[in-house]
Amino acid sequence: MKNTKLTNSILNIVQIPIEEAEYISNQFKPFEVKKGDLIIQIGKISDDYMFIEEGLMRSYLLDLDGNEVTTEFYMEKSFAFEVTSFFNRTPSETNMEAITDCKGYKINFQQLNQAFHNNSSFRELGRAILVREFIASKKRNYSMLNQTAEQRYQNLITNKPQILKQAHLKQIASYLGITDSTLSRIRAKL
Amino acid sequence: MKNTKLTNSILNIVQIPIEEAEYISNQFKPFEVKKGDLIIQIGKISDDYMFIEEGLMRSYLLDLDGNEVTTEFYMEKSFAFEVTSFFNRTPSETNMEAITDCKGYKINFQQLNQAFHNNSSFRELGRAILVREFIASKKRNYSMLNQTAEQRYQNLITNKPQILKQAHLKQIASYLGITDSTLSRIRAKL
DNA sequence: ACAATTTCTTGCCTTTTGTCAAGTATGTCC
DNA sequence: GGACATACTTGACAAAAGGCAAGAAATTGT
Repeated sequence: MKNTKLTNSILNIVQIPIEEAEYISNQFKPFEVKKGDLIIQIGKISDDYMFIEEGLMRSYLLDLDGNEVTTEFYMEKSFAFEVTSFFNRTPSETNMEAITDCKGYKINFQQLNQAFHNNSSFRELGRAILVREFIASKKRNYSMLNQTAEQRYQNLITNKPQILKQAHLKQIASYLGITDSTLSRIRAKL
Repeated sequence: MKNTKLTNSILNIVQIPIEEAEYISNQFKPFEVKKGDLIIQIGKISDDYMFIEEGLMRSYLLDLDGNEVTTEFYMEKSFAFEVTSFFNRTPSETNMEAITDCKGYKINFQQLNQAFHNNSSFRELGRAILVREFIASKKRNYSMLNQTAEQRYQNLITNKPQILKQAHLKQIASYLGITDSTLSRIRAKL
């Protein structure tokens, strides 16, 4: 059987027959990237809707001083795409890079739309993923409003321990909205 | 002609024939709420997908100390819904209240799904709105990471001046992630 | 129009976070 | 293994934001 992990992840998101999930996952094509590869580049239109089977990625942008600011981490067994660029066909405002070697499956915009058109389960999945990512983004907003940097860090290491091992301190610090010095002091305290 | 402002807003979001936009907007039913009304309540499942024709709303949650934290403002001529509760049929984690008297149009979950099923333009609109709100949420995340409270405040008054006139200082401050004292001092400086 | 309530501002002091720089640790390449 | 680069930690000081409380201003109800 092909793309088994993708099929399982799909079945975790929407309640559809196994055959439908297998059909959907077979629309995706395998891909591999190496640690450090830029998968999405600022200024280019991204045409990748990815499922990460193994590995870790992050999105980041550059602030006015040229510092990298991590906007998102993408974990194993999750979907990764630059929503603005992919769905609106506009140049990306962020880079996406592989923090580790990664492999997974992907589909492009034209194929995705075709599949949405032909298959209502696929549409349902597409909406569920959008809703899920949207909710995650809102949760992140709340955490910036009513939690301290230390609480956000503790949540991160509890929920996504892989990040701690594989991402650099500076990448994590900018994701938490603090400097690397401050994060280093938080660590020392714990 | 009915629901004209809604029809125009739809045409601003997706490129579809006018008749399609009119058909869609006629699926919505008018509603009115008074200043201070709670439209969505914590713990209840929300069944409202709203278009605000006139007025201002906000969502807020309560932090561990019982303080209200504004998570979102919903402006005139925009769509308002609690994505988690509405699409996943789970209890809302936030309240939504009318800051001013509001009127607009709304549709419930069952009707929306029926309409999505029957009409591909409606589906396209639904996705475009989700994508748009998701992007807005991500932008808000970035602003918390790479802007100072003062810059965020200046953006807010530039982009959404109505909020300044109609929302309380404390509601705005918690939305910006600062205390009301700090916001008052930022104001004094400008 | 007046009193009562709520909202907003401001001063004083504390806490948190940032900046810069020096030093330590870790990783990489020949 | 040694030299180099990169990543991380830590100290001293500066800047930003918070907590609390008193008073001013605005809003509301009668």
